[in-house]
Amino acid sequence: MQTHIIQQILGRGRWFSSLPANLQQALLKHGTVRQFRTGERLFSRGDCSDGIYAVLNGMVQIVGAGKHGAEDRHVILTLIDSPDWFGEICLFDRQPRTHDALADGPVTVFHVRQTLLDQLTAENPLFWREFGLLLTQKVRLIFGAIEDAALLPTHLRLARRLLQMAEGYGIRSDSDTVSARTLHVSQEKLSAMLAISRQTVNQMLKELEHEGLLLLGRGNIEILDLEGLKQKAQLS
Amino acid sequence: MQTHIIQQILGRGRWFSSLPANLQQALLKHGTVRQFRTGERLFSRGDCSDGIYAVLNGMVQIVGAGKHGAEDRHVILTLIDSPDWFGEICLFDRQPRTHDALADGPVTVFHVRQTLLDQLTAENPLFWREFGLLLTQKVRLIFGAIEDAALLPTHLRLARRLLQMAEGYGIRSDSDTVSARTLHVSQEKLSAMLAISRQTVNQMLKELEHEGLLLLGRGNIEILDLEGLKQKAQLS
DNA sequence: GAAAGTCTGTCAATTGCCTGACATTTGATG
DNA sequence: CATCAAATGTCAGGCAATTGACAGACTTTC
Repeated sequence: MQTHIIQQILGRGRWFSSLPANLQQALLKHGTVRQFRTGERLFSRGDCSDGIYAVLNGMVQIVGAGKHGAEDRHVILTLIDSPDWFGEICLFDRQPRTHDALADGPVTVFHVRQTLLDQLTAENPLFWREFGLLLTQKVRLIFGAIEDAALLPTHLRLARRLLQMAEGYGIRSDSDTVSARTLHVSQEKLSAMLAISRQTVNQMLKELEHEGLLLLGRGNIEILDLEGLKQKAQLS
Repeated sequence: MQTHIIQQILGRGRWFSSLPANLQQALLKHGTVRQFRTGERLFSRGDCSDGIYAVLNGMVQIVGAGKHGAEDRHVILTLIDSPDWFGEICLFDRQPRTHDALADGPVTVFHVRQTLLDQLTAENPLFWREFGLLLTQKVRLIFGAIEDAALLPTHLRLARRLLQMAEGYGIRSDSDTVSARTLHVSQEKLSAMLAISRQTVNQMLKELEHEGLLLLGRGNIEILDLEGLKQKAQLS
């Protein structure tokens, strides 16, 4: 993949596009494009950090597996969509990965190795702040999700999540505010993301479909009435 | 309060104690001690950042209020205990505060103003990384809490939370691993922290008490059998 | 084109937790 | 000491969401 294409994709992200030019260039220059097939693992919980990633195409699941003896249950913390970055926690503290990252379908990512990042921050410590911004962006999202989970009824959480996904979790730069019309996500995955059962998700989606807000497909959800959905997600 | 006392308290924290000496000194020199009475507000959601805080004595609640029209419901995201720091998100991105911070009882905090922090990081950009470490420490805790909330039954979440509180959320330095024997927290607050009802909390605590693991008091919980509680929190 | 796998759509049965209500205990305050 | 406020302890009724089970629709593979 050519560099200017990569630059274009990454440039749609709020974080990357507001980086100083020299850091942008350095990342572009030293990162590598990598491909993964469906279900393949980019890294696992407990691995040491091998750098940070950005999604160029496809989606990556950040998964927290159950660690209490018997599992098979898991939470999908987020689906990372293009052009978002991930894997930056370990950059700071050099502790092991907190989660598994799996390819959700065929994925191409942009990978910047730890050693290069070390070099960069050593040369210009101000870059630490930039990576910190990546962290805070995510932390703010997470806090929002926690609150929602704690004090909203599930049907509202579902509506909100759909909206967030349509709008790319607010990670895109202002110049790129087009909402995705159809979300490529199965009901099963939605249930794992919201930590509720598939049946419940299905029931609530059906309800929204009957109200004419959505059109349900197989493995995808089309948003027919974005404004109506926003209304729904607000209160009541 | 004398500086060496403050230094001693803060030094019990993992983050502060592993800072480079010059940053430690700078923080100590330019921070101010402030007192708050029960229920007083250190800052509110939406405020602009006025710097970071450390708890010297007492506890501070970080509260996320309900924002969906009618509220009165709220989640206590954490109780910050001595010698932990908080309020560092806005340091990086200069966005408004994400949460309210309330004094949970009489509190004395150590406050370092934003302007000083700006100065410090301008003089030595490597400090950005140190503040980043404060962030990652918290992010890792949060991720753990999210997973727990998503895939553990409530009685396990309660047990784990008690343990975490006893062990200071892992934020204390290795040299200070003494677990608190009694936790000063009401059942009401516990319920707000776990986002479950007070009645349920009470019922589960009673159960743990009958098993001889806890001794319930008024506004406090004494841990009688730490190992037994750990066992409980593991699986089953 | 048959077979296997995946996802959706719907049941019924069960339960974990909440709401609301009220009594009791403890601590603080005038 | 008397009163009030705050926190704990308990109960019953109700509901939202889970579990489990199964059928139908669409896709992929051999």
